[in-house]
Amino acid sequence: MSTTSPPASPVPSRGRPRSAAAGTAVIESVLRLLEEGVTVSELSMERIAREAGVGKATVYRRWAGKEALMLDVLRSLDERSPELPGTSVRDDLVALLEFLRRRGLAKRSSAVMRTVVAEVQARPRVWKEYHETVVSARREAFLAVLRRGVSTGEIRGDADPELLIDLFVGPMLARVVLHEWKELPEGLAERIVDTVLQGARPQGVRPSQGVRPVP
Amino acid sequence: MSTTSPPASPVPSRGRPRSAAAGTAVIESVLRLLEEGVTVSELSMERIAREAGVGKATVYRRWAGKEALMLDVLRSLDERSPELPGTSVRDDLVALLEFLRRRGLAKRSSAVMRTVVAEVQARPRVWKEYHETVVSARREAFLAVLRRGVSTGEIRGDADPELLIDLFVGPMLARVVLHEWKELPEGLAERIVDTVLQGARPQGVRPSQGVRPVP
DNA sequence: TCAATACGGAACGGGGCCGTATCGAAAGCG
DNA sequence: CGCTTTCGATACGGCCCCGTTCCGTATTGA
Repeated sequence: MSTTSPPASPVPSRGRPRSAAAGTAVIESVLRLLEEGVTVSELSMERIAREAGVGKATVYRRWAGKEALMLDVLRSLDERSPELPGTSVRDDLVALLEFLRRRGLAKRSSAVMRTVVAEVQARPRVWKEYHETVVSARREAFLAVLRRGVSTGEIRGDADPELLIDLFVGPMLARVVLHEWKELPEGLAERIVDTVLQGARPQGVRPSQGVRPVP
Repeated sequence: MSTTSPPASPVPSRGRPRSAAAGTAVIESVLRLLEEGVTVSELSMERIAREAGVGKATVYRRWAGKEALMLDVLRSLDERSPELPGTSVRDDLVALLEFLRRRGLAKRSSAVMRTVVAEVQARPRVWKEYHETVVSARREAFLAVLRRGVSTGEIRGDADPELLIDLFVGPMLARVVLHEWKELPEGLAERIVDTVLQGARPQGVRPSQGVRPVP
């Protein structure tokens, strides 16, 4: 997560400069509250200011309203993709998923995801920001690895890359979203990657009924 | 979805009986509002009653508060698992996923899932109800099919069944949660099942590097 | 017929939040 | 040093919601 966030308002050069600490405290408070399970709708500007130890006017001086503030909160979550070992497609996939696992373990990011997800229908701009900040970059990283895998022969060329991404990401998502109390155990990344690569069917077996090739 | 919901309050046998229509209208309104993207926190009892065309007292006569009402709303979502063809494990899995796909397409259920997911941290009882009403039964159905598959040799015996379930369910979940605008296209169920069964690796190929067997 | 309970509607006092304004103090610049 | 702007704090009018209570009316069992 980047430590600073854009002031998002014009800053005159005259007079007392704005306190960076105040702005940070606000964003940090929002994240902490979300982490504690507070819904975005339950987050009032008053409460945010109160918890941040900041005057309400200070908040409104930087952000036009709650939506603008939330946008900056999401932008503050920007995190780079991990470095890939490059030894094999399998190892790169494991690295990507392991990164995701550690993020998913962080209550902060899973809480933010949960609350943002709920706002999808009502606040398209918030959702768009989250998608561009968090989701898209991750997908691109996976896609690049998969494309390389196809060209090196490590990945089937006739499989839908989008579907494969969802196959890799889906299990951790399912556990965070549907079984939040469960942890994402160490070694889960490897198990997902190896299972997807290898398939659920016994090796070398061609079952007689009901099986069609992937188109 | 079951059409009726428990009154959740003692009903005296004397006097005018409670109108079933009123109670239904309330639950129906909550579902419709959730469908429109309203967060649970944004749902006020007043608004619910107003939209249901019902006196506020009528709502409070049946439910002690919003949480109790939400619990009954979730209970109203109870839906049976589909009948399984039984021709093969593959076809049974496709049937389960196809059922899920149709549900996911229904804005109602995905909207409810989204909003409920956001309440996880703050309202454990609501989450528990949703999990028992929706999630657990689905998991059991998958588990039964997978166990049968292991015994018939259609599914690897050394794979973690819980992980396999998440592999089957995860992709649709990912699309509904992370890419809500995308539809769940026809044929997705088959593609997921076949890809998971077959694996992402080219058939018959034993890559030289980085691949370890699933433990 | 009558007592009991339901209905939709309206009102109650209490509380929180919104977005703005104003305060005295603080912190920069020239 | 003044001038400007921000700081945290407090207060404002207006709005919505909570949970309860009271209407006048409707619908049941005794």
